[in-house]
Amino acid sequence: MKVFIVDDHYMVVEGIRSLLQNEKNIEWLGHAMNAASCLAFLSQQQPDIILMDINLPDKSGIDLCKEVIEKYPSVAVIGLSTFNQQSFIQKMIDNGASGYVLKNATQEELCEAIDAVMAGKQYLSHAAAQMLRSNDTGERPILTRREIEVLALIAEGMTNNEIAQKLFISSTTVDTHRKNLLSKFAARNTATLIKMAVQLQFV
Amino acid sequence: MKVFIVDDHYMVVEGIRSLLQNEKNIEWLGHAMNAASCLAFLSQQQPDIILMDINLPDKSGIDLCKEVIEKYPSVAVIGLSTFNQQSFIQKMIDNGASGYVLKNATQEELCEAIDAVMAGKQYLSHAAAQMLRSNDTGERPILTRREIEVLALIAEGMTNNEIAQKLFISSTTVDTHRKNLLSKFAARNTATLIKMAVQLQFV
DNA sequence: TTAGCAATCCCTGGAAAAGAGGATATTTGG
DNA sequence: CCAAATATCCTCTTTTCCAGGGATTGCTAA
Repeated sequence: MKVFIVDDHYMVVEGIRSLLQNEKNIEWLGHAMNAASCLAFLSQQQPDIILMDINLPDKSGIDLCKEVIEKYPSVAVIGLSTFNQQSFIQKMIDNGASGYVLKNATQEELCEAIDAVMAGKQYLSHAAAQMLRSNDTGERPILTRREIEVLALIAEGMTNNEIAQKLFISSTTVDTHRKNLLSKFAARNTATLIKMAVQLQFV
Repeated sequence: MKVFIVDDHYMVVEGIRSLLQNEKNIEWLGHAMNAASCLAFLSQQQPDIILMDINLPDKSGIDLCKEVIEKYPSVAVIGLSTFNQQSFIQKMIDNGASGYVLKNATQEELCEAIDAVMAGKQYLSHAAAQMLRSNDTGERPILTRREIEVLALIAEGMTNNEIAQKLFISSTTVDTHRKNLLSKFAARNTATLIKMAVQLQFV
């Protein structure tokens, strides 16, 4: 089985390499530190499995996953991430990933995941699976591009009018985005909105 | 040099072990997955250097760092994290850490950090150092007890009137505290205030 | 002991945001 | 293609916030 990894954290790459190097039936094809070089690699050769971090410098792993699977349907993607944030896991699976492993997985878990995926099954880390079952909180609301933009400017301390000028839209539009943000975050006002946004790393 | 690592991500532990195993003058003492087992280990033997993640399941690495250095002053701590959030880095350094390395550091960087720290110097990852320099206003304003109380309630989304009722003070007093907070944080409005408060871990 | 700060209280007026409606293009996905 | 999502724009009322002031008490550190 040819395995390739996309992660911008050198230590994680080394960690996985070290975990997999003893496995006889696994061939290590190398790694990429970002989405661009991953795609460049894939145009040359295709692994059986890509272990893919969700956070990449140039593109989210969620988007990259989709792109890769569209172009190379024979490649299976296993999502990798530090946190088990339910919305990410769900989006990754929605975009065609065959599995999801948290970075605190053990060697056994990782090998199990690879075996399962190669056998055509779907694999979810124990914690990840639990997350998906308990559809409870911890969810990041799904924001549109514009909303993220507006949110960032609100956090910068700009008023609706200032944001409107900056984005070349009407201040009432900004206000609408603001209301939608409040509603998506279930926040009463700007204070809670920004608190949650920072905590969920939108800002 | 005896090196120990505290990180709940197996892959990171393996990665660092793999990066350091070729270094002749480094003795690998093992690892802990949480703060509790780290402290248990330290009661038995003390490494020269602890590589410590800032996100641990039972306690933040920032707090653990402080505790470890108080109890075992001979031990040097190097902070480890995925993101370069200046507030975390600053807190880690404030709590006595000798260095800070991002998880996308190369083998060279890591060894450089260990060498520097053993030589009694402070080491900051390039990106981390840049963060601290750029954000020279990274200092936490000094708040009074009451201000911290009010700040927390503002972050909860409460209005001046609600806070006044909760704290049994007049709403105009709350407003004064609020104004002092804005001034201490040099924030234009609630949005920036709360953003900074969360980033600087007041909330 | 005196200066400084924390915490409390008070006022006014204007700016901004929240809340509640509704409306219309333009993408985008199935 | 059509429905849904997204982005845009509008009015009106109420509430909250922001920016100026000024003032009293009590504690503490120089």
